[in-house]
Amino acid sequence: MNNLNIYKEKLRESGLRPTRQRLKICEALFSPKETFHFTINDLSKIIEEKLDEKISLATVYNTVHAFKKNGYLKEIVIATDKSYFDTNTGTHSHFFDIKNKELIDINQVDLKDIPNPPTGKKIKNIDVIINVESE
Amino acid sequence: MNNLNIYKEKLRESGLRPTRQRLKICEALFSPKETFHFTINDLSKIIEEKLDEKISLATVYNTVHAFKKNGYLKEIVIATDKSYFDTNTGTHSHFFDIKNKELIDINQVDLKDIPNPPTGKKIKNIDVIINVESE
DNA sequence: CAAGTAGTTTAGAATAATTATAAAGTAATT
DNA sequence: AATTACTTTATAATTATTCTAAACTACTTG
Ligand SMILES: [Mn+2]
Ligand SMILES: [Mn+2]
Ligand SMILES: [Zn+2]
Ligand SMILES: [Zn+2]
Repeated sequence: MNNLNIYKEKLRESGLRPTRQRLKICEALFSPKETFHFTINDLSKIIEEKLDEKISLATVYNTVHAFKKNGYLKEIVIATDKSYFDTNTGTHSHFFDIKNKELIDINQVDLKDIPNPPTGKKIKNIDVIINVESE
Repeated sequence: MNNLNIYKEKLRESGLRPTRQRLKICEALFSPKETFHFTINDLSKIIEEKLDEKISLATVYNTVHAFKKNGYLKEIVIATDKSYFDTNTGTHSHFFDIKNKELIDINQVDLKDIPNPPTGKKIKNIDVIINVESE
Protein backbone atom coordinates (compact mmCIF):
# COMPACT_ATOMS: atom_id res chain seq x y z
CA MET A 1 0.00 0.00 0.00
CA ASN A 2 1.51 3.32 -1.06
CA ASN A 3 1.61 6.41 1.09
CA LEU A 4 -1.39 8.03 -0.52
CA ASN A 5 -3.58 5.09 0.31
CA ILE A 6 -2.27 4.96 3.84
CA TYR A 7 -3.22 8.60 4.26
CA LYS A 8 -6.68 7.99 2.83
CA GLU A 9 -7.13 5.09 5.16
CA LYS A 10 -6.18 7.13 8.23
CA LEU A 11 -8.56 9.86 7.14
CA ARG A 12 -11.38 7.42 6.51
CA GLU A 13 -10.74 5.81 9.90
CA SER A 14 -11.01 9.27 11.42
CA GLY A 15 -14.26 9.95 9.60
CA LEU A 16 -12.71 12.55 7.34
CA ARG A 17 -12.91 12.87 3.57
CA PRO A 18 -9.59 12.78 1.74
CA THR A 19 -9.37 16.38 0.60
CA ARG A 20 -6.36 18.01 -0.98
CA GLN A 21 -5.61 19.91 2.25
CA ARG A 22 -5.89 16.91 4.52
CA LEU A 23 -3.68 14.82 2.29
CA LYS A 24 -1.01 17.50 2.51
CA ILE A 25 -1.32 17.49 6.28
CA CYS A 26 -0.91 13.71 6.19
CA GLU A 27 2.15 14.03 4.04
CA ALA A 28 3.71 16.46 6.50
CA LEU A 29 2.82 14.28 9.47
CA PHE A 30 3.32 10.75 8.22
CA SER A 31 5.83 10.74 5.40
CA PRO A 32 8.94 11.50 7.51
CA LYS A 33 10.90 8.38 8.43
CA GLU A 34 11.36 9.67 11.98
CA THR A 35 8.49 10.70 14.22
CA PHE A 36 8.56 14.25 15.52
CA HIS A 37 7.00 16.77 17.88
CA PHE A 38 5.31 19.91 16.68
CA THR A 39 3.02 22.82 17.41
CA ILE A 40 0.18 23.79 15.09
CA ASN A 41 2.31 26.66 13.91
CA ASP A 42 5.27 24.38 13.19
CA LEU A 43 3.07 22.11 11.13
CA SER A 44 1.56 24.99 9.26
CA LYS A 45 5.04 26.26 8.37
CA ILE A 46 6.24 22.84 7.22
CA ILE A 47 3.27 22.56 4.89
CA GLU A 48 3.76 26.05 3.59
CA GLU A 49 7.52 25.92 3.15
CA LYS A 50 8.32 22.32 2.32
CA LEU A 51 5.09 21.17 0.72
CA ASP A 52 4.29 24.46 -0.92
CA GLU A 53 0.69 24.70 0.16
CA LYS A 54 -1.05 27.28 2.29
CA ILE A 55 -3.75 25.76 4.45
CA SER A 56 -5.95 27.82 6.74
CA LEU A 57 -5.24 27.46 10.43
CA ALA A 58 -8.79 26.30 11.14
CA THR A 59 -8.29 23.31 8.88
CA VAL A 60 -4.96 22.45 10.46
CA TYR A 61 -6.46 22.65 13.94
CA ASN A 62 -9.49 20.59 12.96
CA THR A 63 -7.49 17.87 11.29
CA VAL A 64 -4.90 17.59 14.04
CA HIS A 65 -7.64 17.32 16.63
CA ALA A 66 -9.41 14.65 14.62
CA PHE A 67 -6.20 12.65 14.35
CA LYS A 68 -5.62 13.05 18.05
CA LYS A 69 -9.09 11.81 18.85
CA ASN A 70 -8.54 8.81 16.64
CA GLY A 71 -5.12 7.94 17.96
CA TYR A 72 -2.97 8.96 15.02
CA LEU A 73 -1.42 11.75 17.03
CA LYS A 74 -0.80 12.34 20.71
CA GLU A 75 -0.82 15.59 22.60
CA ILE A 76 2.09 16.19 24.97
CA VAL A 77 1.39 18.40 27.95
CA ILE A 78 4.29 20.64 28.86
CA ALA A 79 4.86 23.97 30.56
CA THR A 80 4.28 26.23 27.62
CA ASP A 81 1.56 28.44 26.27
CA LYS A 82 0.97 26.40 23.16
CA SER A 83 -0.05 22.82 22.44
CA TYR A 84 2.51 20.25 21.39
CA PHE A 85 1.68 17.14 19.39
CA ASP A 86 3.61 13.97 18.66
CA THR A 87 3.52 11.71 15.63
CA ASN A 88 4.99 8.99 17.82
CA THR A 89 1.84 7.40 19.18
CA GLY A 90 3.59 4.55 20.93
CA THR A 91 3.93 4.49 24.70
CA HIS A 92 6.95 6.55 25.61
CA SER A 93 8.13 9.37 27.86
CA HIS A 94 9.92 12.66 27.29
CA PHE A 95 12.68 14.95 28.29
CA PHE A 96 11.61 18.54 27.87
CA ASP A 97 14.29 21.15 27.43
CA ILE A 98 12.78 24.16 29.17
CA LYS A 99 14.96 26.76 27.47
CA ASN A 100 14.73 25.51 23.89
CA LYS A 101 11.20 24.21 24.32
CA GLU A 102 12.28 20.95 22.75
CA LEU A 103 10.88 17.50 23.42
CA ILE A 104 13.09 14.42 23.30
CA ASP A 105 11.69 10.90 23.20
CA ILE A 106 12.81 8.29 25.68
CA ASN A 107 11.64 4.81 26.52
CA GLN A 108 8.65 4.70 28.79
CA VAL A 109 9.54 5.55 32.36
CA ASP A 110 7.86 3.10 34.73
CA LEU A 111 6.63 3.98 38.19
CA LYS A 112 7.66 1.96 41.23
CA ASP A 113 4.05 1.78 42.34
CA ILE A 114 0.93 3.02 40.70
CA PRO A 115 -1.26 4.63 43.34
CA ASN A 116 -4.91 3.65 43.63
CA PRO A 117 -7.19 6.27 42.18
CA PRO A 118 -9.98 7.72 44.30
CA THR A 119 -13.12 5.59 44.46
CA GLY A 120 -15.22 5.88 41.35
CA LYS A 121 -12.36 7.10 39.19
CA LYS A 122 -10.16 5.13 36.88
CA ILE A 123 -6.75 5.90 35.46
CA LYS A 124 -6.84 7.10 31.89
CA ASN A 125 -3.15 7.64 31.33
CA ILE A 126 -0.02 8.79 33.10
CA ASP A 127 2.11 11.66 31.90
CA VAL A 128 5.77 11.77 32.84
CA ILE A 129 7.84 14.74 31.74
CA ILE A 130 11.45 15.06 32.80
CA ASN A 131 12.29 18.74 32.56
CA VAL A 132 15.92 19.41 31.73
CA GLU A 133 18.03 22.45 31.02
CA SER A 134 21.45 23.05 29.52
CA GLU A 135 24.13 23.28 32.18
CA MET B 1 4.78 34.77 65.05
CA ASN B 2 1.26 35.66 63.96
CA ASN B 3 -0.08 35.23 60.46
CA LEU B 4 0.45 38.84 59.49
CA ASN B 5 4.12 38.66 60.25
CA ILE B 6 4.45 35.38 58.41
CA TYR B 7 2.92 37.01 55.35
CA LYS B 8 5.22 40.00 55.62
CA GLU B 9 8.17 37.67 55.93
CA LYS B 10 7.21 35.74 52.81
CA LEU B 11 6.76 38.97 50.92
CA ARG B 12 10.07 40.36 52.12
CA GLU B 13 11.78 37.10 51.17
CA SER B 14 10.24 37.47 47.72
CA GLY B 15 11.46 41.04 47.45
CA LEU B 16 7.97 42.50 47.68
CA ARG B 17 6.67 45.26 49.89
CA PRO B 18 3.80 44.32 52.20
CA THR B 19 0.99 46.22 50.58
CA ARG B 20 -2.66 45.91 51.44
CA GLN B 21 -3.32 43.95 48.24
CA ARG B 22 -0.46 41.53 48.70
CA LEU B 23 -1.40 40.83 52.29
CA LYS B 24 -4.90 39.92 51.16
CA ILE B 25 -3.42 37.58 48.59
CA CYS B 26 -1.31 36.03 51.34
CA GLU B 27 -4.35 35.60 53.50
CA ALA B 28 -6.19 33.80 50.70
CA LEU B 29 -3.20 31.61 49.96
CA PHE B 30 -1.70 30.86 53.35
CA SER B 31 -4.36 31.13 56.01
CA PRO B 32 -6.31 27.97 55.08
CA LYS B 33 -5.38 24.97 57.20
CA GLU B 34 -5.35 22.75 54.10
CA THR B 35 -3.28 23.47 51.04
CA PHE B 36 -5.16 23.81 47.78
CA HIS B 37 -4.89 24.13 44.01
CA PHE B 38 -6.13 27.15 42.13
CA THR B 39 -6.16 29.18 38.95
CA ILE B 40 -5.57 32.91 38.93
CA ASN B 41 -9.27 33.35 38.42
CA ASP B 42 -10.11 31.11 41.37
CA LEU B 43 -7.81 33.11 43.59
CA SER B 44 -9.23 36.38 42.40
CA LYS B 45 -12.75 35.17 43.20
CA ILE B 46 -11.78 33.96 46.67
CA ILE B 47 -10.30 37.34 47.48
CA GLU B 48 -13.31 39.15 46.13
CA GLU B 49 -16.00 36.97 47.67
CA LYS B 50 -14.51 35.71 50.91
CA LEU B 51 -12.07 38.48 51.75
CA ASP B 52 -14.15 41.26 50.35
CA GLU B 53 -11.44 42.97 48.34
CA LYS B 54 -11.19 43.58 44.61
CA ILE B 55 -7.60 43.33 43.39
CA SER B 56 -6.65 43.95 39.79
CA LEU B 57 -5.69 40.87 37.81
CA ALA B 58 -2.26 42.29 37.02
CA THR B 59 -1.44 42.40 40.72
CA VAL B 60 -2.68 38.88 41.30
CA TYR B 61 -0.62 37.58 38.38
CA ASN B 62 2.48 39.47 39.49
CA THR B 63 2.27 38.34 43.08
CA VAL B 64 1.56 34.71 42.26
CA HIS B 65 4.50 34.64 39.87
CA ALA B 66 6.78 36.20 42.47
CA PHE B 67 5.73 33.58 45.01
CA LYS B 68 6.28 30.84 42.48
CA LYS B 69 9.76 32.12 41.70
CA ASN B 70 10.56 32.19 45.39
CA GLY B 71 9.20 28.75 46.17
CA TYR B 72 6.08 29.71 48.11
CA LEU B 73 3.86 28.35 45.35
CA LYS B 74 4.29 25.67 42.71
CA GLU B 75 2.84 25.58 39.25
CA ILE B 76 1.21 22.33 38.17
CA VAL B 77 1.24 21.56 34.47
CA ILE B 78 -1.90 19.85 33.27
CA ALA B 79 -3.89 19.52 30.07
CA THR B 80 -5.87 22.69 30.28
CA ASP B 81 -5.78 26.14 28.80
CA LYS B 82 -5.10 27.90 32.07
CA SER B 83 -2.34 27.77 34.66
CA TYR B 84 -2.83 25.92 37.91
CA PHE B 85 -0.95 26.69 41.09
CA ASP B 86 -0.50 24.81 44.34
CA THR B 87 0.00 26.10 47.86
CA ASN B 88 1.44 22.70 48.72
CA THR B 89 5.10 23.27 47.92
CA GLY B 90 6.30 19.92 49.26
CA THR B 91 7.33 17.15 46.91
CA HIS B 92 4.21 15.32 45.86
CA SER B 93 2.35 14.02 42.83
CA HIS B 94 -1.19 14.42 41.52
CA PHE B 95 -4.24 12.79 40.16
CA PHE B 96 -5.95 15.02 37.66
CA ASP B 97 -9.64 14.53 37.02
CA ILE B 98 -9.94 15.39 33.35
CA LYS B 99 -13.67 16.06 33.39
CA ASN B 100 -13.88 18.19 36.52
CA LYS B 101 -10.46 19.72 36.02
CA GLU B 102 -9.64 18.92 39.61
CA LEU B 103 -6.24 18.14 41.08
CA ILE B 104 -5.85 15.70 43.95
CA ASP B 105 -2.65 15.41 45.97
CA ILE B 106 -0.94 12.07 46.46
CA ASN B 107 2.38 11.03 47.89
CA GLN B 108 5.26 11.41 45.55
CA VAL B 109 5.29 8.72 42.90
CA ASP B 110 8.79 7.36 42.42
CA LEU B 111 10.18 6.15 39.13
CA LYS B 112 11.75 2.72 38.76
CA ASP B 113 14.74 4.23 36.99
CA ILE B 114 15.56 7.81 36.23
CA PRO B 115 16.87 7.99 32.68
CA ASN B 116 20.14 9.79 31.97
CA PRO B 117 19.56 13.17 30.41
CA PRO B 118 21.25 14.02 27.10
CA THR B 119 24.87 15.18 27.41
CA GLY B 120 25.12 18.75 28.60
CA LYS B 121 21.67 18.80 30.14
CA LYS B 122 20.68 18.26 33.71
CA ILE B 123 17.37 17.32 35.23
CA LYS B 124 15.49 20.23 36.75
CA ASN B 125 12.41 18.42 37.95
CA ILE B 126 10.08 15.62 37.01
CA ASP B 127 6.35 16.04 36.52
CA VAL B 128 4.08 13.08 37.03
CA ILE B 129 0.37 13.50 36.46
CA ILE B 130 -1.98 10.56 36.71
CA ASN B 131 -5.01 11.47 34.65
CA VAL B 132 -8.23 9.95 35.89
CA GLU B 133 -11.88 10.12 34.98
CA SER B 134 -15.12 9.14 36.63
CA GLU B 135 -16.25 5.67 35.60
C1' DC C 1 7.33 64.58 60.36
C1' DA C 2 8.09 66.41 55.32
C1' DA C 3 9.79 65.44 51.23
C1' DG C 4 11.86 62.52 47.92
C1' DT C 5 12.18 58.16 45.46
C1' DA C 6 11.46 53.79 44.41
C1' DG C 7 8.23 50.45 44.09
C1' DT C 8 3.06 49.31 43.40
C1' DT C 9 -1.65 49.22 41.75
C1' DT C 10 -4.77 49.75 38.30
C1' DA C 11 -7.69 50.10 34.13
C1' DG C 12 -7.29 49.34 29.93
C1' DA C 13 -4.77 48.02 25.80
C1' DA C 14 -2.01 44.53 23.56
C1' DT C 15 -0.77 39.84 22.53
C1' DA C 16 -1.29 35.19 21.21
C1' DA C 17 -3.32 30.66 20.96
C1' DT C 18 -7.36 28.73 19.93
C1' DT C 19 -12.22 28.30 18.56
C1' DA C 20 -16.42 29.85 16.22
C1' DT C 21 -18.92 31.50 12.11
C1' DA C 22 -20.93 31.43 7.85
C1' DA C 23 -20.30 31.85 3.00
C1' DA C 24 -18.16 29.68 -0.95
C1' DG C 25 -16.21 25.36 -2.52
C1' DT C 26 -15.72 20.21 -3.07
C1' DA C 27 -16.43 15.13 -2.48
C1' DA C 28 -19.68 11.54 -2.49
C1' DT C 29 -24.06 9.60 -3.70
C1' DT C 30 -27.91 8.95 -6.71
C1' DA D 1 -25.69 15.84 -13.78
C1' DA D 2 -27.96 17.04 -9.79
C1' DT D 3 -28.29 16.78 -4.91
C1' DT D 4 -26.52 16.46 -0.51
C1' DA D 5 -23.39 16.52 3.04
C1' DC D 6 -19.13 17.79 4.29
C1' DT D 7 -15.07 21.04 3.99
C1' DT D 8 -12.26 25.13 3.55
C1' DT D 9 -11.46 29.67 4.35
C1' DA D 10 -11.17 34.45 5.87
C1' DT D 11 -12.39 36.70 9.49
C1' DA D 12 -14.28 37.56 13.95
C1' DA D 13 -14.67 36.08 18.68
C1' DT D 14 -12.88 34.25 22.83
C1' DT D 15 -9.78 33.72 26.55
C1' DA D 16 -5.67 33.63 29.29
C1' DT D 17 -1.99 36.26 29.99
C1' DT D 18 1.20 40.20 29.67
C1' DC D 19 2.15 45.05 28.94
C1' DT D 20 1.73 50.05 29.78
C1' DA D 21 1.77 54.28 31.87
C1' DA D 22 -0.55 57.20 35.02
C1' DA D 23 -2.03 57.61 39.77
C1' DC D 24 -0.83 55.98 44.24
C1' DT D 25 1.78 54.31 48.43
C1' DA D 26 5.57 52.39 51.27
C1' DC D 27 9.91 53.37 52.74
C1' DT D 28 13.99 56.19 53.69
C1' DT D 29 16.24 60.23 55.00
C1' DG D 30 16.91 64.88 56.69
MN1 LIG E 1 -4.20 28.30 24.94
MN1 LIG F 1 -2.27 30.76 27.90
ZN1 LIG G 1 7.44 11.87 21.75
ZN1 LIG H 1 -0.79 19.50 44.94
